[in-house]
Amino acid sequence: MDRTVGGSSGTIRYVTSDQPQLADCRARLAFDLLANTWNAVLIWALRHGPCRPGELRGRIGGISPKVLTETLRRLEFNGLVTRRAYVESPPRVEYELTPLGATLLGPIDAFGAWAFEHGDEVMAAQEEHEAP
Amino acid sequence: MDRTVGGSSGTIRYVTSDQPQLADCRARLAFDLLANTWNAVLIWALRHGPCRPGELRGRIGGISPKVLTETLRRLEFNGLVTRRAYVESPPRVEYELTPLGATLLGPIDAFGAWAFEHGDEVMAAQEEHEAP
DNA sequence: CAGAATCCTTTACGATACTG
DNA sequence: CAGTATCGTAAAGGATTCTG
Repeated sequence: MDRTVGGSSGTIRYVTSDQPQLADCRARLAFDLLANTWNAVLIWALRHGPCRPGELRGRIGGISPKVLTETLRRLEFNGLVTRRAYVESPPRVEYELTPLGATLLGPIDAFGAWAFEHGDEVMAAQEEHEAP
Repeated sequence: MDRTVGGSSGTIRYVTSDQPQLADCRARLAFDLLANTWNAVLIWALRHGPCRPGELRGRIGGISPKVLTETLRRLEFNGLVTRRAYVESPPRVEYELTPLGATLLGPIDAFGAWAFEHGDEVMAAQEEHEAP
């Protein structure tokens, strides 16, 4: 197997243009971390402490086992999550936010709060553009 | 043309599972808005006021004209940005954050600040996992 | 200059089945 | 139960060219 870990919010690729601007700015790093469907959702789902994959799937809903593993591996790769495997049968695994990962909860919460406050407006705008 | 506006952070699709959890939670709406490479970057790039596409491309760097247009259209569709076209030659167009879009600047700033503070740690983790 | 039209490559994500 | 292996689809994003 190839174990590709690049791509979506795996390795951050800085676009190297001639002029130094937002492209290679630090902010891009954070944006790239969220630039996929599940990264933020999983961090959010782990906010209360260690959690097993099955439990995560139950909490989140709509994520396939494959994508769940991929995403958790990405987060681990970026130092946001740790994986702990207990040698038992049936197997037991727990994922947990690292201290670094936990620091992301603040900004993520900000978005949660934003959605709670402004979600209606976004949906209204969408419907407006669908039925003009 | 088909003018597809669904997909990445266009229309928010709520995963309808049996149990109501994070999947159909409001937070997903905000996460989906950021779940692509350029949405957040563009909002960020528009934070100081109206801006023309060419200027945006210059500020951001590494975005193709096609993707720039697509992304701005998505933001417009979601009510976060307005497009104003002046009837002139050569053509002039300006994009501007809506009041709603501007409310996203707070959360986005939070991520910018986070990146400024913790970006090194992420990059360190990445390198560590690349060269063990 | 804005942006539409094409073409192309990558990959994210899903469904499913299988292994230890 | 955790995770991998496959297969398949959709779409994101890039490069390029063309037009008003």
